[in-house]
Amino acid sequence: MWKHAVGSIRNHPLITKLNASISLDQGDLAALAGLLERRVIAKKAKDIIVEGYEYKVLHIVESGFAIRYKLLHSGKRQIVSIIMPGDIIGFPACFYEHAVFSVTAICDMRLHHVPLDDFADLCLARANVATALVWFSAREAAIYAEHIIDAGRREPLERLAHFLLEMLTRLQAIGSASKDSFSMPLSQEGIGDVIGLSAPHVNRMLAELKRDGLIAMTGHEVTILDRAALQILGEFHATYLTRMPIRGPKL
Amino acid sequence: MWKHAVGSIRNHPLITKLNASISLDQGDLAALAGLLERRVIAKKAKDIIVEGYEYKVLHIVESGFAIRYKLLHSGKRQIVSIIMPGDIIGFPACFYEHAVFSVTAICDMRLHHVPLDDFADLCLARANVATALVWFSAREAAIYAEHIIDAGRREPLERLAHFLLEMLTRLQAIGSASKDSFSMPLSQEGIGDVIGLSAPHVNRMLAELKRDGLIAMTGHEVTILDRAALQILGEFHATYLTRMPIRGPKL
DNA sequence: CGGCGGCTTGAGGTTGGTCAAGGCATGTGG
DNA sequence: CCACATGCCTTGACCAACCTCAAGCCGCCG
Repeated sequence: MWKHAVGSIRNHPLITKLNASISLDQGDLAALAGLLERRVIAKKAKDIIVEGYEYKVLHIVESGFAIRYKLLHSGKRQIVSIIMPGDIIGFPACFYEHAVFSVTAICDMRLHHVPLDDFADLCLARANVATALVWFSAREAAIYAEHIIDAGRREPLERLAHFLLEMLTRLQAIGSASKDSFSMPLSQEGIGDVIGLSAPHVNRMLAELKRDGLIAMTGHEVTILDRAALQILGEFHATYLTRMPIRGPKL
Repeated sequence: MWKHAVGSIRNHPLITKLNASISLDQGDLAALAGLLERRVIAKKAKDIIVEGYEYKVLHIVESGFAIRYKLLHSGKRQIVSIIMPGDIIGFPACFYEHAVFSVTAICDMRLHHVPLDDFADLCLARANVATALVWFSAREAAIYAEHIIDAGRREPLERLAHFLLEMLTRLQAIGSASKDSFSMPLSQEGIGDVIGLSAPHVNRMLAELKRDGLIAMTGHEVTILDRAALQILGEFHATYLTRMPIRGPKL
């Protein structure tokens, strides 16, 4: 645990995200820097939040990935979102008496430990930040909504196409993917738990995309060979992943 | 279009919701009253938002229901959420250059017309309100996430059980349902588009719940006969629908 | 009274889950 | 440096679930 250089905060993925909606002033940045002082490490496979327990602390992701999921009595698992740098772990889990989802790191992560009360105080003191967070969570909701469509009404092949493009786009946005390829952080079983398919069927669908020349894979490295065709197949529009400014310059 | 009596604002479903997270002060209420001045009507089946168009105005629901959905090229429809009094139409649609979902009224509605810029200004001026909205949207996200689980991993019968309990609970929260029954605002086809089933299969699953004595239906009126059994079947925990205070009283 | 939207039921076919076995790479300990 | 274990990917066979299509029915509203 150590302090940030004050300047370095500007490069933090959370700040980048918030800044895309609204331009934060010096006071906002200073307040955020205060929040981000306590850094902690989470090793791969570490449970950060376990469903049913109470948490009063958020973890803001600086680097690494995690999954937010729920285990059902049947033994099935549904992954609800893939948490990336700049995302807030404990949102919404911490806002309830008992966490409604679990969160597990899927690789080594660097996190910031933020007591919920400090977070609430910051929101109440800094309307700019609170407003940026409203926009931030609207986008979060849009991503969730798109997943409902995936799971509910798209065909397996379409789901997979959509999922791959979403991963590519989100990873590119945080500078973790090249123009047409990225490293898939999930196993095929994990992919199945995101899009609601069995692992063997994920395998079959991946094979089909490869066979048709839409993608290529070597190990966990996914390359999009025919983005246009994938977009049509998965009805993917990057719109819902873009960030909107809260308002134009006031007159 | 006419002005609210200033006192009546306290009973507005949006204010009730926000107040559950944080206690709004006089200034907050006055500012919100300003937002809610322009009232408009939407008739049943009216499209309020059409995917792909640009909107710079929110509609806050005073009464009535609407659905937020997307039409796929295959002709299938996925309903992403059921919008109830106190909800904000255009959230997240308006936050993008082009709306990512459509919204249609499913009964006559009373709405408040709120330009997006006014909404943004209010957030920026009133940290209390902005913070309450952050909590509000966290809950929204949790509802979406629960729908992902429904569509992705629950069995059809379980989905239906979960859906019925969610409707009952949400309707009770706004005073539109009795202890164990409510009026279903959707047709069976509509239910199918929420939980990702075909209309005939919804019918069969409903029949099964009736046959097993878990529910009863007369017309659109649904009565929950065995809540405990339904909760186990659908793994339903009302937690995710409850509202949390932002923080305890500060010392 | 006639039409229409929504509910109900049935038959049949495909999809995708389950189960199971085998292969391959990676890592670990002897 | 090899033997073995482990985790993940791959493939196949089988079967149940759920979708599609279709027809008939009911109740409501014009």
